[in-house]
Amino acid sequence: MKKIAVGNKRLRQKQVPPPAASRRGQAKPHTTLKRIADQLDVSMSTVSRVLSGQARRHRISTQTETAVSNLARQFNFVPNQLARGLRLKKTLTIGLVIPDLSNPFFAGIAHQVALGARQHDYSVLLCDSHENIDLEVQALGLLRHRHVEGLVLCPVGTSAAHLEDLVQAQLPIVLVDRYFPDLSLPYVAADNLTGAHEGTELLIGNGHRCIACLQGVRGTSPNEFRVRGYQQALARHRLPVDASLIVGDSFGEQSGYIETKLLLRNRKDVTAIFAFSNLLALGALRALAEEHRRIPDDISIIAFDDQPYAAYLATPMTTVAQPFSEMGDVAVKLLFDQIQSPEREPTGGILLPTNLIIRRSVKKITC
Amino acid sequence: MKKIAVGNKRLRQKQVPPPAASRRGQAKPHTTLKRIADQLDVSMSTVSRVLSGQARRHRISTQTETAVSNLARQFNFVPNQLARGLRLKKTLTIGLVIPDLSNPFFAGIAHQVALGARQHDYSVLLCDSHENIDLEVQALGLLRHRHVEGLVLCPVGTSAAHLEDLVQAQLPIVLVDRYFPDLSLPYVAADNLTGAHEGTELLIGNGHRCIACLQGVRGTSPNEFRVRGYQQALARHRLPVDASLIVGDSFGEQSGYIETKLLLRNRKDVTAIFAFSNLLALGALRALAEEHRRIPDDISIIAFDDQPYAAYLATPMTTVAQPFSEMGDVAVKLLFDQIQSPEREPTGGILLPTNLIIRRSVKKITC
DNA sequence: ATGAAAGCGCTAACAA
DNA sequence: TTGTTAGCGCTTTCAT
Repeated sequence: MKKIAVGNKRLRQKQVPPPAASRRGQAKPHTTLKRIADQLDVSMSTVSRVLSGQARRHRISTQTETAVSNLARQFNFVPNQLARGLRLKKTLTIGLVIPDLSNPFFAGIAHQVALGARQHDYSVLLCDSHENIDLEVQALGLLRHRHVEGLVLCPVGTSAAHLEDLVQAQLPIVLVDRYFPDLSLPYVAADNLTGAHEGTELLIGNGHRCIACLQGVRGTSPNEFRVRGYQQALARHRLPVDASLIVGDSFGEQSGYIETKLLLRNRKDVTAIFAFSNLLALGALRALAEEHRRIPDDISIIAFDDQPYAAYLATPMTTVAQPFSEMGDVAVKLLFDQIQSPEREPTGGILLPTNLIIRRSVKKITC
Repeated sequence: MKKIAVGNKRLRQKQVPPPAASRRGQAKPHTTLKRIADQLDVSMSTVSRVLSGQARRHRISTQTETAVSNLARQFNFVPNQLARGLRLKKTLTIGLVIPDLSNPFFAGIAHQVALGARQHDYSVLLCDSHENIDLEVQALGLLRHRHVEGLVLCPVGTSAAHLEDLVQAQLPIVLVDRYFPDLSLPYVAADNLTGAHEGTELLIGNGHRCIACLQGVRGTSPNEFRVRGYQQALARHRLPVDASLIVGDSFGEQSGYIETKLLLRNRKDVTAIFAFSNLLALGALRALAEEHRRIPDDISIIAFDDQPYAAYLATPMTTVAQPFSEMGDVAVKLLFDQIQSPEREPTGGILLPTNLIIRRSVKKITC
């Protein structure tokens, strides 16, 4: 086959002393462009060009090219993304801020976002705000420092004041699950209004007239829309809306437990409970079990968030499923739309339909 | 109060033209050290020193100091961590590689790692390997490029070959859940051997003699130790070990479903099932429901991983709980031990005890 | 008490 | 076909 001149002096490797600091305990320094360049006696530009696939465009000789890429492989060379990012002003990184990764709903979203980002060759900086606004603010600052190119955020607060800066800086943002209806920030969320409406109607259709709500964090958009959907359904059927039937202020299990206990004691007329999260439902289950109430004979229950176990509970639970995977997917899409065409006005917001899954936790009763 | 001379010419702000590129659609460029320095007519060094809290040490005048920090605040200055990282060779970032964030067990670990890292003022680069070795390898490469200072990893493969490079490069690593017993890589995992042993003994103590195992991915350490624990318990009671009773090759729900279906058809003598993950158990539940087998009357079941819902299942499930929060905590600790004192030999590995939670899915039978 | 300058590793004009 | 150079934003000697 074609023989390649090998005697070329310029490509014979020079003896370059290895970097000194290789004593025990010292981290081995990364190979750099320069080291490769020196060893091969070519310029850094050449190496850079070859290694970033621009050999063709710059008509670099095959000889040089192979020599460079061989040595790079041999050295196990990895370009320093910090230097690269600094120079190019691109970090290929997005930030993901989640209130509680141990909540399967958010974990599902995070899972999808991580996968999507990867497909765009982006990395994900993860921050768990622990449902705490201060930690969220801190996380946002941190992500700015690190020059993320975009942000997927499930905000914990009821105000968007702390997002001002980021918007001003024109950082692409997508809100997930929770959003601010009066702001023009792009978001993706479940259609909580309709979901809650349908759930409530199911209850009403089964003869329930006195329905309690285990609500989540007040002021957050999912909660407010769910409350509204519930109220609208009642109103539509000319049923009275009793504000004292809407209880709680957290999406957590504890809240579900306590509020249910209280309800059981104070409102003997309640025939059904609508739990606004899977954790809330679990808490209700605990309280119900303690008080020896059977589902659905003594009391009916329906919950937001479908989870794999819902079908196998003592009483398979009727749920309003949220498409969390799709929410993650859409979030990624909306974000990269912005990143890739910053000049275009970002989409307003997207609402995904919920899905009412009927199981056996709702009983038909006669008024 | 104390009046501060304000007429000092040097600190009167100069009129510096704002950076040009502020047209619509252009990302506003970040404020830099230099901009602040120019405006105040001081040197970058001074600004740098003030902003990194070294004003005292360099005896910078209070006047300059306040002027600088005021302007910095006013400009909403954030130091560029890329530049900083490049200069200091510190990224303050760790990598987290998880096989499947939508699995609550891993999500719990991730949650804890994120929190722990934050406490050390480190950020977390998240990669979801999707239980896929190629994606894991890719993730590892990516994290190296980005110069993470450490790695928390739940490896998906059965070999550690792809970790060689990282170890060689002296990158601090901690393995979680899955590890390689014959390698000296630090790890934290549940004591799967004992956990499985105890679970099996419970079954045996209740008179079960023909116990099937729904196992996870073969070759992974959790699975192998669980199998071994199961076998040891049988042996200890002089019960025969029937290899055909150990079925499956994935920790997922599907596998639990299919293998249980098969078991039900082919091994009528099975009186108990030991599921090696919560997902596997869910799959088994589905199969059992389809085949109209009641738990524990027709068949007993016990599962690895305790989850909040376990107590509220149709039959509250007896489980071997893994301390996933602690696993995350310990992982963080082991990692930062290494990061902070690279010269010290890293700890070998840490096994955390499991916890047998007895509910009602195991029935006492008479042999 | 403050500044000048070098340099971290990389890329991209501009030269040749 | 390849090299020279400037510079991304920051920190840190070494001067003064």
